[in-house]
This record gives sequence, C-alpha cells and structure tokens, in this order.
Amino acid sequence: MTRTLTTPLYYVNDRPHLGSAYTTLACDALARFWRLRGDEVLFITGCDEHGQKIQRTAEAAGLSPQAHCDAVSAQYRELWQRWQISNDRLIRTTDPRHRRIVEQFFARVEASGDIVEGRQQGWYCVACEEFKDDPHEAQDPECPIHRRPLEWRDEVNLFFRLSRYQQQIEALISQPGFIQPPSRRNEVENFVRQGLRDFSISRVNLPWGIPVPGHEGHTFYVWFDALLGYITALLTEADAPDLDTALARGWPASVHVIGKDILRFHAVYWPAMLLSAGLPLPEKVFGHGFLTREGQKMGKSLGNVLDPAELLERCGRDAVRWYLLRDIPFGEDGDFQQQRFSDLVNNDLANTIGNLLNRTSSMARKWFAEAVPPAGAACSSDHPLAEAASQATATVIASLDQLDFRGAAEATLQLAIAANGFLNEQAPWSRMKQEGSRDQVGADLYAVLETARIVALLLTPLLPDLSGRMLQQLGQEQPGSAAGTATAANWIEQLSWGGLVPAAPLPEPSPVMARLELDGPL
RNA sequence: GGCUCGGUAGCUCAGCUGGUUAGAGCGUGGGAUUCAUAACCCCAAGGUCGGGAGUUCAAGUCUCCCCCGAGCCA
Repeated sequence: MTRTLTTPLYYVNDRPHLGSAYTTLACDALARFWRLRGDEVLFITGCDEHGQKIQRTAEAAGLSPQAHCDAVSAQYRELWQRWQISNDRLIRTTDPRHRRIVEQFFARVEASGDIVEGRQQGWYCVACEEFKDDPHEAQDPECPIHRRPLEWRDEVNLFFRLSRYQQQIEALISQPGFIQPPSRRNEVENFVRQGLRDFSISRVNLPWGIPVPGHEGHTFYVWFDALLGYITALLTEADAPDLDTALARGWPASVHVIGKDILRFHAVYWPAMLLSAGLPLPEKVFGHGFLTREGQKMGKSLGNVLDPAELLERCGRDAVRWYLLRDIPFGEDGDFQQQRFSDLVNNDLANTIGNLLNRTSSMARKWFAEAVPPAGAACSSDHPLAEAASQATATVIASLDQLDFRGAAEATLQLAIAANGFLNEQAPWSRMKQEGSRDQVGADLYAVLETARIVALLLTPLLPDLSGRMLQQLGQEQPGSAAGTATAANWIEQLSWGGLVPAAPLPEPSPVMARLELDGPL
C-alpha cells in the first residue's frame, strides 16, 4: 500500500522562501522515515501557478505568465534538488494533464448538483486571491494582511455548494486525528460552526487559469484547481491523465502538511470538494507554524528574510535541518535565532554526537588494531547502553509517527549524551594503563561504537548526510542511496543491538560534523 | 467587539487530573579529565511562577477580575 504525503503546492508569485523550505524539509524527513520503515511512499510537492496575482506579477516583469511560471517553478525545482529533498513528484498546475484532471473532477462535482451560478459582489484582495468581508459601502478598504487596496468586484461566478456539507464537515473535523496539531482544530471548528457558505470557484475575465468546461468565459478559481494538483501529482509519467487512474496510484493522502494559514482550505473546502466528487478524504491535515527571525516577522519591508538557498550554501543541510526540526516543536511557531542556531548545531551535532564518534573510534583504532574491538560482555542486550538505545529507538519511532521531529531529535541526542557519560565513567583511557583490563576496555568501546551506530541510524530520516558520514566512519553501509530515496533495507532490523562486527576495520576518523562559524549575520 | 491560546530562571520552554527544597536545554561561573572537533563528564547559580482577590489543610496547577502578547472570527 502506498502512503502519500504532500507539501502545499507553492504559489509561484515569488522566489521560494524559508517557510516553504521548512515545510518541505519536514515532509522530507517524514517521507524518509516512512521509507525506512518499509512503506511505499509517494512524496508530493509542486507549484501552484494560476490566478490573477501571477498574471499581474508576470506582466509587471514583462513576461508572459507561462514564462514567469516556468522561471519560478524552476527555482523551486532547483532548490529542492540542492536540498536533496526526496520528493517523488513535483507537480505544476500548468501541466496540461492537470487540466484534464480538473475537468473530470469538476464534472463529478457538477453532476452532484453542487455547482450553481451566483452573483459575487464584494471587495477582493488579489494578493490573497480571496473575497473579503468588508462592507460594500466601505471606502478604499485595505487587505489587513497585505495592506494593499482591495478591488471591488461584481461578477457572475460559479459557486460550489459548500453549505450542503455542513454536517459532514463538522463530523470530519471532530475526529481527533484529522486536524493536527489539536490546538489548530479549535479554530476551524469555530469557523465551521458559524455556518458554511457557498464559495465561488470561478472567475470571469481571467485568462490565466483553467477554463471551466461548459461555462464560457469562466476560469477556475486558483484554489479550486490548486488543491486538485495533489491528485494530478499521483499520475506516473506514463499514465494517461485520467482521474480514476490517478486515484488508484495513492489516494487518499495520508497527510497534507501545510502552513497554518491555509488550514481552512485543506480542512474544510477541500474535503467538501472531495465529498461532492465522491472521493475518499485525506487522513490528516497537519498545519505547522510560522518562522520568525530574531522575534520579528520576516518580510521584504524589514529586509530580514532568510534566503533558503543562501542558508544552505553557508551552513549546510545538516545544520539547518537539525535546527529547524530539533528546536521548533512542529506545529508551533518558531523563531530563528542565529546565536541559538549555531549553539545548537555546534553542541549537539559537532560536540556531542560528532565528537562521541570521533573519540571512540580513535581509541578503538589505537588499541585494537584499527578495528572494532571484541564485544565481550557488551554484546548482551542487558548492557546499559543497549537498553538506552532500545528505549531511544522506541521514542524516535513513536515521535516521528506523530510528526514530532523534535521529540525524535531529543531522544537521539539523549542517547549520545548517555554514551558520552558512559565513556567518562568507564574511562577506558585510564583503564588501558592497567594490566588485565583490555577485555573490559574492548567491551566498553564496543558498546559505545555500537551506540554511535544506532545514533547514526536514528538520525537517518532527520539528517541523512550526517548519518551517512557517521555510518561510513563505522564501516557500515548507509541505508538507502545517497539521496535517501531508495528503499532502505531493514532499517528496523539494523536498529537492534549488536550490529557491529568485532575485528571489522575502522576507517581513520575525521570529524563528521564541522562547527558552524558564522562570520557576520546570515 | 466575540472566541481561543499564551505570559514560569538572561534566552527558549517542561510542569498530567492542585500536595515535600518549582524543572530541562542554551548561555554564564566553577570543578574534574586528557580518548577526542579547547571537545566530553560533573556541580552551581537562588526565578515574588504577568498583577490582584478568592476557594482549599494545601495553588504555576482551580474560580473571578485586571494588564500584556499572539491568533481565529466579525
């Protein structure tokens, strides 16, 4: 069975920002985790490319909308490649096949009697692509989010009869697991309780969109077509653009991971659309928080945006992934603080984890012929580190299951700390000076090396690079390919105690994680 | 304006159904050590738990009011 997870389809109005990278990184970690566990995974990301906002942005840049979308979506593609995101798909809503899927989907919704014509009057924010509730008589209203003037619209649109799904949606969102984290559920419940209103799904006089079949002059509202990108993305290269074919490839999705700002679209509108078309609903919608920087909202006006490409360039994949996933509870808002960023990366990754491996491997090589020492008593699963490892493993798995990346990171780190502590207690460097302690030293070093191996494995979904370097240093195969996209063999099995083979050669150690030394602000 | 969630050590936060000296990480200070990426390990520093009132034998932990911040809706 295939498990499908999605990032939002990012709006190509502007170049990719850190928020999108954050979502995508988190999904990548989850996708890797699922694969390691043996699931067949379809990890979907993509770009949302229609709508008036895009059209205007393109015009302003003197480009055709298509050329603009090509350019920006290429930036996304490139960025994800550079981050080595393991997505299986990158769907663009301008893909011709997407149009076919939208048409077929719309036909089902229309057949359900859920499409009606209506007159839409009101103030519209192009940046939000949304009608606002400002009173008609308002003078020069502004969008509170974008602080730009709203535009008056008076047009005949097609409406989706959302109001018919009031009960079903209420029932859906009352299911405990559907909206995550639970703190966000309230908001949506509140909104739904006030009564669902039909919403328009088409625009007139908007050439940059998918034409609505049978309704001359109408194009689909961006959100209507964008959400369907999740389904189009299911198609393989070879598939015909057929709705049923797509659905069979991996619908419903296991989880849609999104930013909290678009929760309503995913938790209310989208399920209703699916219900109308008679399709199964996604299992979960996870709305994560936003990133601020040093306590301030990131924005062009403040000039404090962190460019994900530059961040990657200067700090590397492991550092950024670790900081974002380890320090911010997934779901809550997070603040990017440079000092803390380098503190955590250096302490956790370089000092605690990296140095653990380095010091141990170095001792083992020095005293045991450049190889893994004999395990002796350390092969027992009663060994304190063996127990710590199995506990950490259980915690990591349970945490990742719930998208609690931070919990997983912390448990892993704890294991490394325990190993460092063990080392200091046993002090093999002093013991080595005593006669007849060689077996004991060997066993202790074996136990710590083995713990380091498990730390590396537990890190695989979160930090595939560092994990790989650690395993290499332990003379181990990496689970999965370099990009981590291949199905990993027996990750779970490898996680059990005793995987290192005594007398197997250990490569010469070199630091697996360099300290971050940032000169100047990011 | 309505609703929701927060306000706990310098910083970021844990503290479930109320109960001994309020916890962790980072930062800071000290100690120990030398295997290692000046890393690791250990210890400490004394925060009126936003303010006020109340319930209770006992309240960060419950009730009410107020102040501040964030969000959703209008």
